[in-house]
Amino acid sequence: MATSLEKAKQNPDSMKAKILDAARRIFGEYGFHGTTTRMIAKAVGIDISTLYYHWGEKGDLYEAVIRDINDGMGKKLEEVEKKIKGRPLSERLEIAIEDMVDYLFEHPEISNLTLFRYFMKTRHGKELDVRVPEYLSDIAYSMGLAEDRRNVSTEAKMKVLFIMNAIHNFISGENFFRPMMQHDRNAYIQATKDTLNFFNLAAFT
Amino acid sequence: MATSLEKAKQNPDSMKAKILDAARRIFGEYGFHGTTTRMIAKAVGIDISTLYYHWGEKGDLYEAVIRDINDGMGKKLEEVEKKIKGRPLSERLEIAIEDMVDYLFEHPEISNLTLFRYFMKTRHGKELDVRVPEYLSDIAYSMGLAEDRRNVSTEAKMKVLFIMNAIHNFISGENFFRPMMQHDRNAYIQATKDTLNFFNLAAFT
DNA sequence: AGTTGATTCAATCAAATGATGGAATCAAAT
DNA sequence: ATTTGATTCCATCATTTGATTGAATCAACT
Repeated sequence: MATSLEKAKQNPDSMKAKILDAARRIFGEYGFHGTTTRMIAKAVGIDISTLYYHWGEKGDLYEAVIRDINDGMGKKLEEVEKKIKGRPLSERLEIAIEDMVDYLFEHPEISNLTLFRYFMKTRHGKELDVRVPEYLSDIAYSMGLAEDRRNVSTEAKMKVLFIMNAIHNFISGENFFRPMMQHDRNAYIQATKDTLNFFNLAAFT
Repeated sequence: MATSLEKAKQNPDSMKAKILDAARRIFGEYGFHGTTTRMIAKAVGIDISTLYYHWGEKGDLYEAVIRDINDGMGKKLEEVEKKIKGRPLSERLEIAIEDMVDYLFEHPEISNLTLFRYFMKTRHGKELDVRVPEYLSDIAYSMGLAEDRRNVSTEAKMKVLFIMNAIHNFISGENFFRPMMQHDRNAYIQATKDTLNFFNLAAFT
């Protein structure tokens, strides 16, 4: 059974997919309450009623966006996990950082919305369970912090959270932090990787 | 010359101060656009017109809140810096984490609003310059990452940002992360300190 | 008690916002 | 060409939200 979201992703040129893309970007920039349906519709170049026709109420569209970025993260993590399998730890860490940081800098709304959801209450709060705990355990296992995927210690989970959030921070905070560092975009991305590697290598090897 | 904010803080029982306190808490929970002036007024138990009488428009109140939490952080950082002066590095780090984490868990709206400002655009965006760069340099110096307060390398600033944001992450994300860890509040706070110490000690000593 | 200035609230506005109904348009199938 | 179903837009609602006005209340001082 194809969900509404899956159907939209099948054809990226479909109106439904275009709206979802704009919604990702704008919800990512302004958050749930900072975004109006009119802002999204205007970005796509359509009337708001068209938006409502395809996605229903604002909360449902937001929910679809969250699911979408979660799916994307899940796939990316799987991909990275396959790529680093079997290599020595320090190499695994460095490659994982390289790939994840690049991916997230290309899709900053992922970091924005992820952090936004961690930190902020929303007034008409739907809960919308996500798979964070599973991801955490998978990553912990992949980093050699646990013998068993299904039995990861709290310490290990905290360490993974620490690293994952640190990555998101640098991506989401780019507009704020980069001017402070007087870096151009590429230098800032490199500095992000360097900093992450510095802490990671010191802590885990 | 006493600013409007300073005047409010002089008497914590004043209406102006009570409004500011509620505004801190609620802006911290829901963000700028997620908060309505009515929510704040209701929390204080007053009419919105009274709120407007004391603080003017919503954006001005928000600005006062930001200044307030910044002042608080500045004072706390100074206090911690004095306390750790002269001690060996590993001790300095551990004490600083202990004190800052406790302080921020007592005032979670600081972490919430700090991260919110880093990561989110606001529609009617006033910029409102804050002293982040100065704080960064001071902390870097205090952590032994720079010889000179006024000449701190980009690498050092990135490392400090990394740590500071990591602290904020655990405080702001408590409601999200703590259930995943199945910790009570105190255990979660301790786990936060342990995790921070783990990375800090590995990286800097 | 009366005057004065500061504070508070009820009532109200205008604009923004989420949402919908129905007419118009488009595209594919017949 | 007509029919049919899907899509899009215009016009419009009802509510929420930021903000103000003016009358009432309070407190301090004479």
